[in-house]
Amino acid sequence: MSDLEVRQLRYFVAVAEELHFGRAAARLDMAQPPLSRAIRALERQLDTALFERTTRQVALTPAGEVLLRDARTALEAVTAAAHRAHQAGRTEPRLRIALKADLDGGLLPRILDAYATDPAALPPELVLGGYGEQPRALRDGRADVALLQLPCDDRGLDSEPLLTEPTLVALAATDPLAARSALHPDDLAGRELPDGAPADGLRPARPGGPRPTAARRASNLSEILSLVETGSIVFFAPASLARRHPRPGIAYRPVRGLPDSTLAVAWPQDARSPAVAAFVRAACTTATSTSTATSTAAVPAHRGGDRTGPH
Amino acid sequence: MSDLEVRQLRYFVAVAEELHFGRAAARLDMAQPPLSRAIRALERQLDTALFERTTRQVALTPAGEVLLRDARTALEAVTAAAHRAHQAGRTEPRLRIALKADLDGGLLPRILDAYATDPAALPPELVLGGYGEQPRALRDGRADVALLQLPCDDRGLDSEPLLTEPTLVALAATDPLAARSALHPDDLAGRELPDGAPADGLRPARPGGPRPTAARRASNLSEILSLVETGSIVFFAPASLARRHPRPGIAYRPVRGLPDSTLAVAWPQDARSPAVAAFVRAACTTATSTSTATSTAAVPAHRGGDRTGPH
DNA sequence: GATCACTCATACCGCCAGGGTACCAATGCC
DNA sequence: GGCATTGGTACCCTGGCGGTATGAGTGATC
Repeated sequence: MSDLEVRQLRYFVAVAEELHFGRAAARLDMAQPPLSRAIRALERQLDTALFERTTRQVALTPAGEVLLRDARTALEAVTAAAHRAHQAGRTEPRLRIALKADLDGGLLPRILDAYATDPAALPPELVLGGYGEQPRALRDGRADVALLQLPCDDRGLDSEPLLTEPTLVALAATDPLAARSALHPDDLAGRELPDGAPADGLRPARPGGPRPTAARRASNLSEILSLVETGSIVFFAPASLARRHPRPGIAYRPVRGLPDSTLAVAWPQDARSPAVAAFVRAACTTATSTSTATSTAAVPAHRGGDRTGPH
Repeated sequence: MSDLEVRQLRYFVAVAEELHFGRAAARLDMAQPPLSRAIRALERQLDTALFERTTRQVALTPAGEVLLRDARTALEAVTAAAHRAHQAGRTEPRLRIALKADLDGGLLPRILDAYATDPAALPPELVLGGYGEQPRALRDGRADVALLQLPCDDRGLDSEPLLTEPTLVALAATDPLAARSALHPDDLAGRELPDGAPADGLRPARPGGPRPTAARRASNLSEILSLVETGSIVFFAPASLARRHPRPGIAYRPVRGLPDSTLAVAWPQDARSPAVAAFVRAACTTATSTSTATSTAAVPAHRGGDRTGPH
């Protein structure tokens, strides 16, 4: 069983995600027959069936499920090696900070100020990304450190919580529910959410199958808030965001029973850069010394809590 | 910057480890010129110098150091994908347990007994390996779970300590030091250790440069103990091993100031198999319910301590 | 300081891995 | 039962990659 090649993993992941050789081939920008051959060769090489296929249906075998998971992480590791090496070769090194715009709890400026005073600090560079992209950015080497919401897929990451605050829901001020002072998740059943993917398990089940409302496509916060204002969608947001983006047409209401939203600083477990350590220190001290940090101490460290930071 | 290929990473790691294109090529079983070309192409692709080379000297650049580390983990991730998929495709699945023979603290039989009673248990299969090979076996998918000594390179792993006991040194009974009831690490300065690599930072400095004594090659415990008996080497071992392998010609003595030896059960952070969880449970309950577990409670959990086991 | 040994780089060649095209076969739908 | 869909097979051909031969720079030796 000789070594796998990245190409084989990419091919496999494409087919496993599409469950359709033709579409996967299109996505890979190649013809279907060589893709089929490559997958067959992979199966022979691993001595394992990865797909159950008829001419009408493609499905993953259990071994295929395992490989899909591991292939994804392996591909992330490979691209991480490339990104980090490329980054390390730059003439003026930077600290790349991944975050989702407007979800930094308003802490970022103060964190950056504190960070800048550290002798180990490198000039910061922001890497903006959508919902849940921050962990991936850390894993595949596009970023060195991140501000993100817990919980998240933290395989390979260490994190330190900074700030816990209640989760509010943003409603149109005209919404009947806005008259109430607090809501229950069930009240929101069937409402549309922004397209990004706040796909927390908590998302109210959408009744009657997928019913995609038009024009949910909203990439940035002001677009989302505009859609909220019109009543097209509702939107879950931590309290700090509500505080920083008040709008007359929007009512923010607490939702009883929804878990609090926790902002954390996260970094690759094997990070060694002193700049990352400096940023983590700055983030932690900023968070604890800030008056808005209402209940940080109550939150248990989310792995890596027994460490002081990256080495 | 298109995707890297596994072949490129293997080539790079070989050169980075050998720091010599000719030897690296030999190790890769190929000629030197294509290797040089491949490295140059890699540097162009990453737009980064990876080596400083003259015709007489090859050295890693800082970017090269970064890539070496990340390339190793990426290669481990790729082979892990292959191993785990292959394993998942076997007709009779197994739980592969990595350990170093004789370093299980005598717990293994009882752990296996407890494990066997779990409904989620799969038939166990032992994966024996040398010093420090267990973490790698977990990372590259050769094993599902391991018994190993802490601390170790635990990137990507979770672990739970089982048993902490003092570290003893094994001496020839005729050794002058054997007359003393306790030793200090400095007393052992200059002594040879078994070849494997108990390369803890604690290793007494070998004075006067490398002075390899003949016949230190010893792969298993009885060979090592024989060498100890003759006075050729000394050997650090946890107390349980001493208890289980008494020999007239060997004296075990405590070493003041040497950190205790901790046995732990470890598993890949992203392990999901219920069999792994069952084994971890079995190991933990066996360790705490055992009379030889003198001071387990005193040891803080070594990451993952805030979890009950793999998902 | 000229020679030599060593080692990395360049030039050129040849093979085959892997992708493309054409076609076949099986399956489900009308 | 024909047709559309989709995966598999056969065959060709290109380009990436490895091999051999050779060049060029550098440090050591006498």
